[in-house]
Amino acid sequence: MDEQAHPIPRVRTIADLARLAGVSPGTVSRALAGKSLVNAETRDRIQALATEHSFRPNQMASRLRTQRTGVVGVVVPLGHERRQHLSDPFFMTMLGFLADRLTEDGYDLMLSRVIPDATDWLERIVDSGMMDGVLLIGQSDQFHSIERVARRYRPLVAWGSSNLPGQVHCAIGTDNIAGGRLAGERLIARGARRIAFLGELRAPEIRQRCEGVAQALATAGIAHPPIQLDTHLASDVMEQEIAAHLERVGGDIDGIAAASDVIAVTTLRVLADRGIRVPHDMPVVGYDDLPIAVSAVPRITTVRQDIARGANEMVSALFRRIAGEDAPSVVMPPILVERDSA
Amino acid sequence: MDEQAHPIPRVRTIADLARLAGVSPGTVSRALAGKSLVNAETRDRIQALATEHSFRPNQMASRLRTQRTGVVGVVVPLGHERRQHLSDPFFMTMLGFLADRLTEDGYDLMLSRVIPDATDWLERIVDSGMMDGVLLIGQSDQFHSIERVARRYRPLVAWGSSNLPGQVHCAIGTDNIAGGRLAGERLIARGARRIAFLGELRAPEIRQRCEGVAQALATAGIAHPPIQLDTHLASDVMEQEIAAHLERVGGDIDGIAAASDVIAVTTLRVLADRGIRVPHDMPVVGYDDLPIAVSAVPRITTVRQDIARGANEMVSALFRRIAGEDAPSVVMPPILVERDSA
DNA sequence: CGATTTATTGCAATCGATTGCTGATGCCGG
DNA sequence: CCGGCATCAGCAATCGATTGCAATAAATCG
Repeated sequence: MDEQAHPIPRVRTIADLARLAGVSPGTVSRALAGKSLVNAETRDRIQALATEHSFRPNQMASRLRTQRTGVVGVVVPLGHERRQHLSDPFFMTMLGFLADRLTEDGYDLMLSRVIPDATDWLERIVDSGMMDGVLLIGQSDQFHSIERVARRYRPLVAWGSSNLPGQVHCAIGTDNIAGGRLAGERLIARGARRIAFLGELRAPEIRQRCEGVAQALATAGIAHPPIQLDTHLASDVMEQEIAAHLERVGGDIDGIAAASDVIAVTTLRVLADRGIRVPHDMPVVGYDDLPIAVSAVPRITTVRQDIARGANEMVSALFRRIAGEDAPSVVMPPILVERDSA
Repeated sequence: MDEQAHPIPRVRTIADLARLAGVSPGTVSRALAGKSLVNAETRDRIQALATEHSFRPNQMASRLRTQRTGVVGVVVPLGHERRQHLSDPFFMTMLGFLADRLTEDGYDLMLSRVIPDATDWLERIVDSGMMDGVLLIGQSDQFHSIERVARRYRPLVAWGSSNLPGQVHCAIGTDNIAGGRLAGERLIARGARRIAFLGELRAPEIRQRCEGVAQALATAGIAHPPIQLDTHLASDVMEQEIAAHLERVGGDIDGIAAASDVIAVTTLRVLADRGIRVPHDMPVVGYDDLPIAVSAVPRITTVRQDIARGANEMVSALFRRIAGEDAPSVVMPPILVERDSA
C-alpha cells in the first residue's frame, strides 16, 4: 500500500504524463483515447503509467475542446406549487429512472430545481453551454417559455402533455384525459355520483385528468360535474387542506378522484381520522401508481403511468435529438390498476 | 416580439460581442463580470448589448480558466443494496434539501448514482475536475474507499456515521446508536420483550441502530437480543421478504424496530394483511420520520432524523472545506416522535 | 539501391473566457 | 508648461486536452 505517498509531483495534466513517458502531449491524448494511430506498445505503456499515477484528464478542458459535455440537464420547473418540494415521490421516481438510464449511457446528470421567476429561466439553462441536452420533468404552467426555447433548441424533451394548442416541443407522457376517464369510470362503477377531484389545475396534465373525470360523468349521464378542490403538493399543508375540503363538502360527495397517489395517500389518512371507511363509505382513486400506492392501507386503486417506460422514452428521444435526428412526442396509454381503495 | 429572428450571425462568443461593441474581448469579459476597471458607460453599453443578443458566456471555457466549476457532486453509493432504486424516499428527501440549499448558493448539482464495482469509483468522480466538492449520501459499505480519497481530497462530506474506527473523513449524521436505543426503549415500554430488527447490517448507520436496540434490551435486563432480519430496500421484493420473515418468526416476537420508515410502512402493510393489529398486537417503530410516516395508517412512531438540518450542515461543511478551512464532523441527536404505531 | 508507401509521433492551433501587465489618455498641481 | 498619477482599454498568455497537418523513420517494392 504505497498509494498514499506519491511524494512530490502529482501527475495532473496530460503534459506531466507526457514528460514522464518521454512523448508529446498529443501522443498521450491519443493513447488514452485508445486510438489506433499510436503504436500499441507506447499506448499500453502510457495507459499503464496513467493508471499507476491514477491520472484522470481534466474534463473541463476536454469538454471545451470537443464541444461535447456528456451532461444532460434534468430540470424540475416549479412554476405553480412553489412550495412543492423536490422530494415529491413522482419526480423522484422519474428522476431515479432517468439517472439509471443516463448513467448507463455514459452521461452525467445535472439537476436543477427551478422556480421560474425570471422569464428566461430556461434560456439560462440551455444556453449555459453546460449540457448536451435538457429533460424537463413536467411542464408546470410554463408552456410559453418552453415553446419559445424549443423552437430553436432541439435537444429538449419534456414530460407531460403533447397535445396542447400550438405545441411544437417534444413531450412524452400518458393520455391524461383517458386516465381521468378511467378514474371517473371506476368511481361511477363503485356507485359514486358526486365526485370530488383533489388537485389544482394550473399544470396541464392535472387539468386534463380532471377533464377526463368530467367526461366520464357526462358519458354516464350524471349531471354533476366533478367538484374540483385545490390541493397543493407541499407535504406540510396538504393534510390540513384536504381536511378542510372534506369538512366543507364532506356530505355532498360520495367518491374521490385524487390527482396523484401522494394526494390519495394523504386523503386516506384524513378519511381514517374521521372514521370514514374506504372504499365502503368513500371510494378513492389515485393517479401514478407509485410504490406508496401498494404500501398504503388500504391499497390504492390507481391509474398507472408507466414511469420507467416514460423515462426511457424521454432519454431515447433526447439522444435522437442530440444526434440531430428528429423525435416525435409520445403518448402512452394509462391503465387502471384495481386494488382496494375503490 | 422580434425575439425569434436574430437573422444571421448569432452572438456566441465574447469575441463576437466585443466586435459588435467595438472593444476588446478582455473589456467585454470585465464588463460582464461587473468589474470596476471598466468605465461605467461602456460597461452598461456592453451589458445592454449582451442582453439584447441574449448572450451567455460559455461556462466550460470560464470554468476551465478559473478552475472553479460551481458544481457540487451529489453521490449515492449503492454498495450493498444494488437493487435499491434511487427513488428511496430518504435519499430523495435529502436530495431535495441539498438541491434547495445548493441552488440558493449558486451551485449546480451533479447527481451520480454509483454502484461501486471498480474500487476507484470515488477517485473517478473527485478527479474528474468537474466539481468543486462532493457530497456523499450515505457511506454504504465503502468505508475504505471513502477514507482513501478523503485523506487527500478535502472538499468531501458524507452523510452517515462519524465515529467509525480510524475515520478521518467528515461525516454529518445523527447518533444512530442513541436512535436505536430510543426505538428499543419505546418498544419495551409498550411491553415488547422479543424484538425483531428489520434491516440489513452492511451499512454502518443501520448496524448502529440495531446495536442501539440491543443496548436498550440489555439495559432493561431482557435476555433476548434483537432478532435481526435482513430486509432490502428494493421496493419490489421488500414486501415478500418481510412477509416471509414474519411467517417464520411471527409467533416469537412482540415488537418490531424497522431500520427505516420505508420498511415500517411496508411492515404495516404486511401486518394488516394478516390481521395483526398495530400497535395492539404488535408495536412498530420506524426510523427517519419521513412524510410517509405521517400519512401511514396508523401514523408511525419513529425516530426522527432532522434531514433538513442535516442537509444544511453538509453543505455548510462542504463550503468551508471548499474554501480551504477545516470542518469537523457533526453528530445530531435523534428524537423519538410518538405517534400511533407504538 | 533508390523511390514510394506506411506507421508513428510531434508541432502548433484551437476551444472561449479570464487576467496580469503595459500603454494610452486625460486631469491635476506645481 | 511639464511631471505625476489615476483611469480605462488592449495585448497576449493561460487554463488543459484535442486534432489536422507535417515530419520522421521504417518498410516495401520494382
